[in-house]
Amino acid sequence: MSQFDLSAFEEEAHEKWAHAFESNPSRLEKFYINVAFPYPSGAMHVGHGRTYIVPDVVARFWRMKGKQVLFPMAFHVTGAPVVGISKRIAKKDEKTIRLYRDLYRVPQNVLDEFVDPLTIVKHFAAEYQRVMTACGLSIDWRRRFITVDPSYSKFIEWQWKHLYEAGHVIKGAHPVRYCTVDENPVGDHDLLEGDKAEVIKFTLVMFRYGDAFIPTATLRPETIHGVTNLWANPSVTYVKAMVDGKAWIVSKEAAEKLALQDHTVEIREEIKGSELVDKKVSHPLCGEITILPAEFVDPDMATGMVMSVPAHAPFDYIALRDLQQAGRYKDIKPIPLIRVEGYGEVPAQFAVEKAGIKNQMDSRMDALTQEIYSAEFSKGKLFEKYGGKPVRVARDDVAALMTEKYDSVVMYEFDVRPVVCRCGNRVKVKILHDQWFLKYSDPAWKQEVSDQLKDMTLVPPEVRVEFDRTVDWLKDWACTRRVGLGTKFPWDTQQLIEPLSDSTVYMAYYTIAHRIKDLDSKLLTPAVFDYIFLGKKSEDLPEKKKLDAMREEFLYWYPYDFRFSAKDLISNHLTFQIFHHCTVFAGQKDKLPKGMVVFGMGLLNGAKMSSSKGNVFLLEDAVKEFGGDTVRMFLMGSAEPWQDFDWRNELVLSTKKQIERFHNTVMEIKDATGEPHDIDRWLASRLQSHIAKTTEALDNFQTRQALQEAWFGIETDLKWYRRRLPKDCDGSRELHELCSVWVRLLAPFIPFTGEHLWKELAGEGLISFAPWPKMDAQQVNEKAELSEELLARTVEDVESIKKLIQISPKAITIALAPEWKHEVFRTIAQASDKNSVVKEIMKDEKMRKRGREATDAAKQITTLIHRLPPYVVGPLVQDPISERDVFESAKGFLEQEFGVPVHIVEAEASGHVKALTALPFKPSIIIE
RNA sequence: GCGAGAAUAUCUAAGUGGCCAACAGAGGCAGACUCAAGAUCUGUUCCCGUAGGGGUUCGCAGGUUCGACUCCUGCUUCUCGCACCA
Repeated sequence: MSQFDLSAFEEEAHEKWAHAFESNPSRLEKFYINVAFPYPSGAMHVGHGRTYIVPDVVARFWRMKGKQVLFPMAFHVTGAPVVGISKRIAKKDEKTIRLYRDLYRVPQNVLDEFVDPLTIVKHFAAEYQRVMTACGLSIDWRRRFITVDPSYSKFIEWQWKHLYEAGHVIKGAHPVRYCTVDENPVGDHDLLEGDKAEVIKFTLVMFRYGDAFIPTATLRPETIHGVTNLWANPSVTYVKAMVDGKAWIVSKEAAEKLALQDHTVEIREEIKGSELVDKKVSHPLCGEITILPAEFVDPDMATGMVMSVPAHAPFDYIALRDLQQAGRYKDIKPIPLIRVEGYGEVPAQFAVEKAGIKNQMDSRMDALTQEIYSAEFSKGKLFEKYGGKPVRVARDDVAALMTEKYDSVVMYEFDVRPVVCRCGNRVKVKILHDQWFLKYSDPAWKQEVSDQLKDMTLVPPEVRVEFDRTVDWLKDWACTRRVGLGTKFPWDTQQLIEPLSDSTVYMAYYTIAHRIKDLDSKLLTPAVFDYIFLGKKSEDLPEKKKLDAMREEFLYWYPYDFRFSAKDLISNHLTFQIFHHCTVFAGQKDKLPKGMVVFGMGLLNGAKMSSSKGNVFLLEDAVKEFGGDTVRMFLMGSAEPWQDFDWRNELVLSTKKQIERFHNTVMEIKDATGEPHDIDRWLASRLQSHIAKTTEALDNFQTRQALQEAWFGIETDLKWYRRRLPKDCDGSRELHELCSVWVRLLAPFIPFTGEHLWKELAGEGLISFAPWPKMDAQQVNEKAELSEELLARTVEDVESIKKLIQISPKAITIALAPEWKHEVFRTIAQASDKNSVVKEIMKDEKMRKRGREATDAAKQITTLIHRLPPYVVGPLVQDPISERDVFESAKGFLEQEFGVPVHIVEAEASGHVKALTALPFKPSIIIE
């Protein structure tokens, strides 16, 4: 007999599967699924495992259902992160080296080569493929590619040609977070600090100071009329610099920033902050004012000079108050210019006093500033003499006016500081030129995408709102980069196509990926792809035969049926790909994506998995330690795909025991030779419902639900079945068929064990391609199920009574309800109004004669009907079973169970008081 | 802050108006088998109960209803996304 040895099963299966899942167009109906391909910059952990195992289970399911399934895989290697990694490794960065050497266990000689970024991705791509195979993924590896393959680049160029011609690729300028040391834009993941910081657009209000300007940054240009003074920090070093040919006075830091934002900056001299104090400046809209000293002014915030509006800005109000309390600048009065209900004459003063704030250092100052800012913006109105407009209108008007007439310019700055790059340098805002964008803001393009989304199947359905919102909110996307790996941007070969933008229609490329390897990439002109994917004929196409084969393959597979991905890609990749499909396959509705399945995230021992924090469990280790099937079953069974799941080693271990139990059970019962009993009909009937429910669950991608049915559902039934068998019998020969069905239902989840057991069962070919079990309505036996239900409930009741009374019984009597109670049962069950039905019943002469007994019974039966599930009540009314037959035929079983003689009597004939409580489907039980 | 989702017994988790003291699994406890361990099987796992019953529960506070884990309102807590990047 076969011993349970997962690693032996795995070895067996891998041999058989070597090329089994290479899938070509055939006469069968196709089913094409794909997953967001991985960026292999590190080892796979168990969280990745689920991402690829879910689609594999789905692929295996549909394959058994008789579809021609395509499940390809490739590797996304374009982008900047590995470049950073290789630089850090070259610099011998301890943290990075520890991660790669200790956690990912990269051998030293390989690690040495990681100074070349491509080596990193190639190394891990190979590892991914190895681990994916170890997990039993049924991937067609012939179609594997990486996104820097020359042929793929040609494909991307073709794709972009279409985007460009459709007018979706535009050129512009763009403020980005920028590191002056790395000379690169900085993404969230490259930040040590300030990852929440947003770039905000300030208006610089230009105050005249002698022959120079002092620019102050404000978000509230409309308050210019209320400016009473400027603030300068006496201990800060300012500079006089020629900015675009004019003299400006700003902080040293600001000068550096302005240079990054489209200004020519030449520093002429340094000026101490203290020298500026008490000097006069002027602005046409507020006249001449004085520069006052203030320590709160941050030289790293915008220009390092601040305009003061004490009537509307709490900070300004308090700073001024403090100076005045020290006896200085007594003649300056706040100038209110905005009326906002509930904040008195001078809002800043009102709010500060109401909050009881004593000085500038109070921690509530930021919140208070925000409060006034919002209140005035949403409800405030300028005084009549300043135009009387609502703040939200006036703000833009004044800003425009100042830009036009009074030399105001825009300056970008972060709302939260500091923002620090991983290299340790302060990040600044830089305006990038020659920056290209994908115009996702285009309403017409958005419309196409929304229309397509309406026709797509989204799993789970709740994610639809998120997609809709994303389409709505998407702005132009900067789609070119200066560093990283990738395809050159065709209209500016100094730049690369940004990595999210080069992975949006590659699902189409999979259909031809294995064939295109036969062609020299030099031949791959746009015309070639136009022919393969769009059917556009043109002169002089090379290798026509090969192209025709590719065209045919594309037509067979496309569009894809489902794309799988984790939910964090909704707001970018998953939505982008629809945009791109809509353009590349414009006018070809039948080539647009059909559905998406979105996953939840993975936890490890209750905490988020994170490579950088070391909170990961490598998938390869998991497979080695527990076996591929165990890992698969655990990941599929612990939660539905879209829910978050938690990996815990101790739970995984018990999963392995379950698989072993399953294997052993099948081996034990598969060759049973006994004659079939009544109970076999029950088992067969139950099996049909498990088949139906498992199939339905998998149709809906509910892996957990499917496992519950196919696994525990059948196991529980089998336990009852074996309990019900006569002592000398260990099962009928029909169990062989049950095993065959059972193993096939579980094969998508535990294919290694499945393949092995299939062989043991003498199944034909590979189980991976065996027919999925079909429900056989002929075998559904409602009566048998009902009888067993009655029996099981009665046994349960007997057990619970036995436990309560704690005597050792000498005999058990089961008293069956009389026929008239069955009649009452049927009447009540069918009545629409359960309240008045009792009266109806009592109209009957026979019933009335029974008097109180009948009304009591009617009440009890009403309660009973409420408590019984509909699948019992329904059949009981339509086609009642004979309770006597059920118990008589199970008498042997009952006596065996209870170990005492069992008597079956009619309640009214027994004469026992307790017997009178007998109800339909709930006989009285008398224990003596 | 904005947007989306979630909160059920020791844990995972099913449950969209009466089938609910609440599926299933894991874990715990007890028993059987065994020299023992493991595996397996049986029972038990909110509280009370010597006849199948009763009581109190499904984040918190209210509400709708004959009836709510399920619907509504408010609150609290958690997770995810908020972009120039995989």
